Amino acid sequence: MKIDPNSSADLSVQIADAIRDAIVNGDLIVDERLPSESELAEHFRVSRPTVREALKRLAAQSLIRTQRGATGGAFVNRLSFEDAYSQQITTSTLLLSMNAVSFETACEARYALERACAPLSAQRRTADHLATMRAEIFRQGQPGLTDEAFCASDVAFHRALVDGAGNPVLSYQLAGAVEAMQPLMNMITFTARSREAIVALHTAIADAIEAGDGQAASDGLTALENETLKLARSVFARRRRRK
Amino acid sequence: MKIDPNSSADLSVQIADAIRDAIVNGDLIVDERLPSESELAEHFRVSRPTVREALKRLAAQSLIRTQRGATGGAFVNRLSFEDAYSQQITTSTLLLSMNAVSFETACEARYALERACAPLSAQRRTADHLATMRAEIFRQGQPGLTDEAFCASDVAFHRALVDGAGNPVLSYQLAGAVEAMQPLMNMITFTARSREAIVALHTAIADAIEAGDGQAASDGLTALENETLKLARSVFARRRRRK
DNA sequence: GGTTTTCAAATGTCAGACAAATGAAAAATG
DNA sequence: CATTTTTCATTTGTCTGACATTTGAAAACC
Repeated sequence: MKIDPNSSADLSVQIADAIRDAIVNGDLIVDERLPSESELAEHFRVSRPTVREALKRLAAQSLIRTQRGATGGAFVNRLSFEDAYSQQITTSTLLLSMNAVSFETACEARYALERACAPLSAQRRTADHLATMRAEIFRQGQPGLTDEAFCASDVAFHRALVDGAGNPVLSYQLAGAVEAMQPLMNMITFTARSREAIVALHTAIADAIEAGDGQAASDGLTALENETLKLARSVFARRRRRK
Repeated sequence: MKIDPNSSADLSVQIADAIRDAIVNGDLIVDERLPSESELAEHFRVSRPTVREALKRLAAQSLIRTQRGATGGAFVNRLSFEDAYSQQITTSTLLLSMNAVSFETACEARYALERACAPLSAQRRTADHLATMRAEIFRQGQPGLTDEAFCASDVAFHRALVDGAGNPVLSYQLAGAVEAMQPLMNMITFTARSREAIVALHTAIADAIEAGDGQAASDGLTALENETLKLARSVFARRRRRK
């Protein structure tokens, strides 16, 4: 683990990179304790605050965790799917909100990815996944539900669909795509009529999943994509007219 | 932007969260300059090193960038697809290497996601994407290519396929899935015969994309997935026997 | 033996200082 | 007047040294 004294990059960046490389390359293994801040400072010939800035950078990426006290220190963190989910969601959300990605583009990506899960989910979903989907569909039919709650239930429904595939890597990838869409979806007002249409499509998808028919589930998702797009366009058009 | 003095969480974490929330909620907009470190320290009633640790956390997530000098400071960063790609790749790579995800699981996720892109790519790919795919196929046929170079070319081929869909959100999502697999793929030794089979499948996929036949491209990817799995299993089996 | 106390080690935080970069204003120059 | 050079204030980057807080383990005690 070394740094280049001639580099123009900030020392804390160099140190963070050096430690990150060590972790990625397996020189530092999970749960291994890093040297103390003072020792690292001595090793890299920098001050403790500089080392600390480097460690904070790594902590922000969930690469290490720190513990105070006598036997404390910085430890290589096992990156959990949980941690990865939330990072993925934050990044995706910002990406969508900052880069003026059109609703169409985001929507297309989301449903394309979900269609990838559908056949696997139809094949492998447990009774539990199916029950969640049914429960969310029921909730979506309740009158008096706010638009936000409707959207949240929508996310839960799709999450169950994706998790049904039983592939944690897929679930992780999809978490970002589905959840990041929520702020965009929240901009849509759902009328009673449009909710009815969506609930019907959700039911069709759940039926297909229950029957183990992946193709039908994919088709249902395509229909849902078209319905969502239609809905979004009309909402945006109405909003433009009012301006 | 406030912090809770009663919270037990580290101050630098609280401050980072407060600023992150301000960015996500749009209270701080892209390219806006944050107050100087001294001003932030005064605002939050903490010392400058503590503020700096918070800023480094945000910088690690590409949420801000800093500039030295008279008109310098910390600025809200527009999260580029580029930045998001590399974060996504780092996270995915670590996730796969640290959580003992089976080759099968990772492979399944990757090809499922790619199949989601295939129909779009068949419809929209430019001549440029197609040319890249053909060029990589040619390279893969060259004798004397190292296994690493073969894998790198493989990644480039699939990247072009995905980019052909013309959806940056999809490309971003797939970047992680495809590139994170590379270390796993590098563990495989490609014999002349297996390379030949892969090149043939790549050619079939490129032909399908050129013909605008999304279904054929999907089928080609499925065939490639099976071939990859078969190859991996035989390599792993041979390795086990030798132990 | 079990309980309490003490203690050392580590991270978290603070204060103040200097170095280095950098853009803008001021001064010098043609 | 236009242009170049110099100065300078501002801001981040880094260092030093200190104290606070947490925490597990060893030592002392009953």
